[in-house]
Amino acid sequence: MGRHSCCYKQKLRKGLWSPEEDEKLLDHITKHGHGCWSTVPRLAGLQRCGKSCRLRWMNYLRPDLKRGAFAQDEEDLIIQLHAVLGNRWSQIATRLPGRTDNEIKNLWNSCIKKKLRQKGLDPNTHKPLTELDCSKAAPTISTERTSESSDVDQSSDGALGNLSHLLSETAQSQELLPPPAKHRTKTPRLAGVKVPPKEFFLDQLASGQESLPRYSSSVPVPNFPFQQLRCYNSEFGSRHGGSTNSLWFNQNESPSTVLNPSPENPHSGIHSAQFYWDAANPSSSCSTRSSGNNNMGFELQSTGSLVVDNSVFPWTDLAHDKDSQVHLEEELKWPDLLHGTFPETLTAIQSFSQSMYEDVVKAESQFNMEGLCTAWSRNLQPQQHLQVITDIYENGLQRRSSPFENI
DNA sequence: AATTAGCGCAACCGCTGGGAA
DNA sequence: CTTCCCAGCGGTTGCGCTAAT
Repeated sequence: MGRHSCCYKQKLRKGLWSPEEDEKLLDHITKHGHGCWSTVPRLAGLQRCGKSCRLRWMNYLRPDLKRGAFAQDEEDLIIQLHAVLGNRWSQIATRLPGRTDNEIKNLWNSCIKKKLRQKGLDPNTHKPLTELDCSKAAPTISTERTSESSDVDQSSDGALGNLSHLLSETAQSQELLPPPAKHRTKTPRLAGVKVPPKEFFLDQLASGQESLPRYSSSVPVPNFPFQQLRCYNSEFGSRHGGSTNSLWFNQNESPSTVLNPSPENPHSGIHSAQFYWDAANPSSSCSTRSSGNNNMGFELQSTGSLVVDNSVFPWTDLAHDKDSQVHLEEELKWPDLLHGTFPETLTAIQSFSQSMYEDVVKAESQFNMEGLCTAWSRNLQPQQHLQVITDIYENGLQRRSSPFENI
């Protein structure tokens, strides 16, 4: 593992790329595509390793890159995404079309960090620096932090690191979650908090949420899985408006299955919400389309969070946390959710959530999201954040319990 | 004018996870 | 199951420019 073998080869150029090298690489990829990167330098006539070629292409030569300075709203978005995703630059970059992870990372380290500090915010936790100091001195919530959940690790998971940890304990106290992994060899990501179960999604759809602020991308976004996620709350009222909010998991498919949202909530106020999923690919993700002044009030993020009711509900990294995985006899997929083939136990719910999560991640490349916004982290203090998340989760549990009462 | 410090950016390095053999 | 190859990610380094001294 580790360093690619080609990097050991001699006579490979390093350092800045010359215009001639750029031209060769651009010409080759334009004509033939990159294919296997390790073969690119040879085929393109470059004395570089494939890794270097890939990096040059991804960060500089790609035609869909947006050059130039970052706009203020881009910076705002980066800050808010960082609060949720932490230092996952590549994931942040997928929400900023035309920007590379490297570019965003550099901007963060060179500029945004400084600005946040000037505003009295800790760039790692997004908390006020003074509050951070106070909380370290006298934490108001008792947490049993494991040795690996250091401040550094928490901060690298963004502001939600602490909250997800706390919520994890809350959920575990309700015996809804498996115990934490005894040993974690990896740097923990958004650990502990489980994906809300299917009813949560259905209820959100059916609950007739008022219009949340939305962002409409005015530019085409090539190869962008999540079309322009924006996180604005009411204080960005100018970005409100628009009447069509939609979730597209597979924008290329015509609706193959239409289901009524949440029979438990016929009064939902949703006028024409529809779920779509690819019947030809039963394990594919669900697609959702809603129209009118409603939206589901949640958004799915590949490995980040679920935004619910103006707050962020962190996904756990279930797929990577093998110690906490719950095995289920049969794999549950979106069709199970949509056809009401519900699991029989809460344990099954967890597994369902896991498979749903995995499906969603797999379908990310087909995911086109528009009109779902968050109001995270602008108005609430950390304690309030925790309360919101806890309330959401508890409400979700209460609501979702009803379909299982008859089991 | 020369030197130094600070900054932004491009590229490199080390590592991980997935998939194929 | 193990090994190897590969793509991709995030942290770090180093270069070049500019402003300050």
